[in-house]
Amino acid sequence: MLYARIVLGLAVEGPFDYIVGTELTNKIKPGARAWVDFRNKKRLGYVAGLAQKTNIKKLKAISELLDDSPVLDTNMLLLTKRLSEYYCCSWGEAIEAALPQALRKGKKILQEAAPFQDPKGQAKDSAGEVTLLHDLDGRKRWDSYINEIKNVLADNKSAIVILPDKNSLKKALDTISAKLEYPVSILYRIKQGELEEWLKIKKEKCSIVLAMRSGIFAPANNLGLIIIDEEENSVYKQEQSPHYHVREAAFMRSQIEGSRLILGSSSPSLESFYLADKNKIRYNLIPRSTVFPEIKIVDMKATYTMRKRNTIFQRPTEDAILAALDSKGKALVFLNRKGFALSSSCNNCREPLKCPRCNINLVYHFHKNMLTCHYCNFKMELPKICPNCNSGYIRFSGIGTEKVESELSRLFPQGRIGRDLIVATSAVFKQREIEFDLVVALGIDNSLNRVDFRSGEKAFSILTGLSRLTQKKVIIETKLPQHHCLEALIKRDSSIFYNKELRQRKGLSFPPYKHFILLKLRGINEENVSQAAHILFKGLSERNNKDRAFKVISINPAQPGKLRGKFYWQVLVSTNNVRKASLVLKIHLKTFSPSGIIVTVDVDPL
DNA sequence: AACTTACTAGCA
DNA sequence: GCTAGTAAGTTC
Repeated sequence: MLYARIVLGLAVEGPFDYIVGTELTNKIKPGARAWVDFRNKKRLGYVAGLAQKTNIKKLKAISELLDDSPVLDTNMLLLTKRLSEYYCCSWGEAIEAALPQALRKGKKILQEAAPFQDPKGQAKDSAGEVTLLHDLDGRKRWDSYINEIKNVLADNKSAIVILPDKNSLKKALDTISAKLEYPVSILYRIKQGELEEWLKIKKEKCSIVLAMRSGIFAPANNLGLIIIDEEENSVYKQEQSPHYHVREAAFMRSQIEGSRLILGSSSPSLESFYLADKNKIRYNLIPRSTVFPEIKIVDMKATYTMRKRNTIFQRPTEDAILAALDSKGKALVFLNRKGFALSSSCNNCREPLKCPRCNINLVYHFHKNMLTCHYCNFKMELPKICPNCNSGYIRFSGIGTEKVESELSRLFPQGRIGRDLIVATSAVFKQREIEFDLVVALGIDNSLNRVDFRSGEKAFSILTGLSRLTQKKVIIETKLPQHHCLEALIKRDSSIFYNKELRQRKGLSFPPYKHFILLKLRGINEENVSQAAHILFKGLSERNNKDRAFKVISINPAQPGKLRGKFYWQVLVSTNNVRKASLVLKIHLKTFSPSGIIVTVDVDPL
């Protein structure tokens, strides 16, 4: 008698054993889909394995086998299993994250041609090798990508190239089609779950797949290469469960398939830089080929008193814009999006108020008149005078974005705004062919002072991006001129930033030195959610004394605390063994199910 | 997750 | 003794 071990796309572990009817015994294979009766409901299951024995007494038979040829090969089954262990979800949930929507809904595949059968490919020396390609030039990495793809095609192997958004996808398609004379079909998926494309990829012996996040699961055969472009981009983290990061999934897949992995970026994540620094992955630096602009810091601490309180531009900035326009040049005024939380800093010494434990800016809560740390829940009353210099009082900052344009048209009424004088947010990095004579960075302190430990990383990424838009001059207005972001920029050495940032992270036991896992609780009743979070916090702390799988860091109302009628609380833990921590959390959460409360687990939250 | 069963509070 | 509402347990 043959039994199929079936997993389901539900938050239940499984697998569940089903009888394989005699008519199916020769057809059924691991990785195939099947309709099963589960709890008297018809559900789509995935064959995780087959067995001759079972310990289960009351068994049901498989209702219908959907695939003669499995939708998931052995490698994909292994990948989804590992993902479920890392990201604390069921195997079935991980499988559903990896399949196109049509297949998850039970759509049958019409068998046209015989599916491609895996030959035994010989492993290369570079198999499984991971490289961080740090592209200071900003566009040179594409030459390298093309070369790597050519090499892989010469070996009759496939490549997957992951891009962050539709625009980069289209651009990449143009670049690759123009440079590759190989008669190879370039396949890409713009819409997630395009079954046609998916089937085409699965049938080809070798293909180039251009895709967004979910494309990391593309059924490419003989996978020789994975490229993740803009690897630091936060869109690579899935917002819904399972909260996987494409970089992590790519690490797993390249290891399983023995393919090369290239992480390309002009401002790499601290996570990747750390791995390169530790020699865990290779590091390739592409130097800048264009002239590095002059970086001018306008220290608002020094010049502040010279201008009126609400002036947007400092005198030197205004002069520089005027000079650029006078010489028929183009200027860009950059202003990153307004911060969500108000940052507070001293009127005299300009020092922002920070959490003594987390080195993160404190957020001011109006109704309680308290300053709170978003990470450790540290609280303090708003001090009357600044604790740093003991003389100034604390004021809140937040520059009105809409004011900038009106201020510019007041200062420069020659009607050149939108033509020679452009105001932009970080969207400007998408049209990088623009060359400016002057780039002005306003409100970079907002980025620097964001209420999250990655604020420096994001600010540095913005600043290096801006420095690439001109070969002449960048002006940065700041109250924090000695920040390592700016030091690295002035000295034209990004390693200064990375090394100092890493040292800070190490001191605080933050990522990449530790992994964070965020447990989010939500429910209708505020009191119940808060209470449940506290019970979870206590339970995990006690468990932590026993298995030492993780360290319970904090319990906080989430940001925002209320969303679409539901209240949110969160418990943060840290670990250096995610798989172990996830396993312990899975076990703990089974015994923790207060009614009306939904708990979600986010491993490596952003 | 979705559903069944066990148990408890509230009521006549 | 009954039912509504919720907590606990199970799914193959």
